[in-house]
Amino acid sequence: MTSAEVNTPIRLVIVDDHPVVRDGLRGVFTGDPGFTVLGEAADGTEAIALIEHRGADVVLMDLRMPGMGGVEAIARLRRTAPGVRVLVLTTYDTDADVLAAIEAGATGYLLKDTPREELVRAVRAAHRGDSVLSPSVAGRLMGRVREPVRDVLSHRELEVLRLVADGASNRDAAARLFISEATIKTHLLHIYGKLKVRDRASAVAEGYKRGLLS
Amino acid sequence: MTSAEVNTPIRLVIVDDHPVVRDGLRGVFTGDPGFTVLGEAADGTEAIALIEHRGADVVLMDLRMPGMGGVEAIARLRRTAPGVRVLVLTTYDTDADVLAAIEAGATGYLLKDTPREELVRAVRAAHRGDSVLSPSVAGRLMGRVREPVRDVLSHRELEVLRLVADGASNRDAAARLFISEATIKTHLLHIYGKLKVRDRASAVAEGYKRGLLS
DNA sequence: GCGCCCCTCCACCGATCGGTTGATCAGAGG
DNA sequence: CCTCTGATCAACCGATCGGTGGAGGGGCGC
Repeated sequence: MTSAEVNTPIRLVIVDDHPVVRDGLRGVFTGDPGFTVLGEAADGTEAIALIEHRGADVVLMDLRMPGMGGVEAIARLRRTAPGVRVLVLTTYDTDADVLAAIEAGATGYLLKDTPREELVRAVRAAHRGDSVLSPSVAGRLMGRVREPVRDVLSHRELEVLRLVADGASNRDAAARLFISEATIKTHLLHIYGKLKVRDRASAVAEGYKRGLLS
Repeated sequence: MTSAEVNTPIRLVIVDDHPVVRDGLRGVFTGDPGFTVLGEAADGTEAIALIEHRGADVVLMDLRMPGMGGVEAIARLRRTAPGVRVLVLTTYDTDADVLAAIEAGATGYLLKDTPREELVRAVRAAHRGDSVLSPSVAGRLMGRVREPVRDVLSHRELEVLRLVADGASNRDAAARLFISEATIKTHLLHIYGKLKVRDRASAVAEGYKRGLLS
C-alpha cells in the first residue's frame, strides 16, 4: 500500500434498508484510516440524492429495498455520476439479480456472508476499477458464458410464464395477451426447452429457482 | 428502568452467518451498559455449543444459515437450556419460517429492517418473557388464527407438491411414492383446495410464495 | 364409541396440455 | 442482401389432467 492511498481515503456511501447492516458496515470502515464513510441511505432514492449531492468513490449497495431498488439506482448513477464505483452487497445470488445488477453497471457483486477483510479488499479493488465477484457469483457468470444466451427467456416468454404461474390456462393467457392460443403453446414449448423441463408446473418451479418469478 | 436492571446486564448471544450483521448487532448492544454480549456464532451448531457452555439470557437468532438452521437450534435449546429466550431476527417473513420458528419455541420474531431502538426494547421485553413480533409477522399470525388449520398442507400433500414441482406427472409421482395414481390425484385436488388454485402450475407458484417449496 | 382427518383406491368424463410440423412477418446485424 | 431471432398462427394427435362421486381403513381426541 502506498502513502498516497493513506493520504486520500476512499469516500464510501452505504446503502441498505436494514439499520443493523448499515451499522455493521460503518463499523468495518470507520476504524480504518483508508476510508471515510460519507453517509448512509435506506433505499435507492435516498442513495441517489446523497451521492449526487455529496459525491462518492465507492457505493456499497443492497439490491432489494423498499421503493427504488438497487438495480434502478445503479442504472441512474451510471448516467449522472459515472465515476462512482458501485459494489453490490446482497444476500441473494439468483441469476436474475446478478445479471440485472451487472448489466446496470455494477463494478462488483458480493454476498453478505463475505468476511470483513475480504470486504475491505474488495472496496479497495473496486476503487481501482477492478471487478470483484463472490465465488458463487463468479461461477454463475462463467456458466452464463459457457451456456450462451440460448436459455434466457425472452420478454414475451416471461410474460407467459408469469400468467401460467398465476393459474392461467393456455386459453386464459391467450386472452390476456390478445394473441392466439397456438402462440401461447409455442412460447411454452420454447420455455420448456430453455428451462429444460417438460411441463408448466416444473417450469414455474424452475422460474422461482432462477429468480425469474417472485 | 430500575437500578436492578443496570446492575445485572442482560447476557446476549448473537447468531448470524453474516459477519457484517454480527458486527452491527454487537455495536448496537456493546455501547449499552444494560447488555453484555457473551459471544457470537455463525450457525446453529456453533450457537448451541456456545450457549450450553457459557449460558445466555437472550439469543438473537437468524433462521437461514448453512449447516444447522435456526429452527433446529431453537428446538434443541428448548430442551437443553429452557431458560434461554430466543429472539428470531431474520429477513424472511414467509408463513413456513414464522410458524416453524414459533412452534419450535421462539420468544419473538423480528425482521431485520427493525430500527435499533426497537431492537433494544425487544430484547428487554424478551428477557422479561414477553412475546415480541414485527407488525407484518403479527399480521401473519392473526391471519392464521382467523383462517384455521384448514389450508395447511399435510406431510403427504407436501411430498406430492414437491414431486410435481420437480416435473413429475401423476403417474411418476405415484411410482415414486409407491401408491396409486388415483391417490395422487386426490392429494392434488386437496392441495388445490387448500392453496385456492386450480392447477398444478399455480399450486407450485403458491407453494413458493408461502415458503413451502424452495 | 363417535367424529374427524389423513391416506389410500376405483371409474368415468370432458377439458386441457404436450409435441410435432410447418408457416408468415418484422427487426437486428453481419 | 441475407441470416437469425422473436413473435405470431394453424391443424392434428395422443397423453395427461381436473372434476365428480364414491369407498374403506387407521389414528387421534373427546
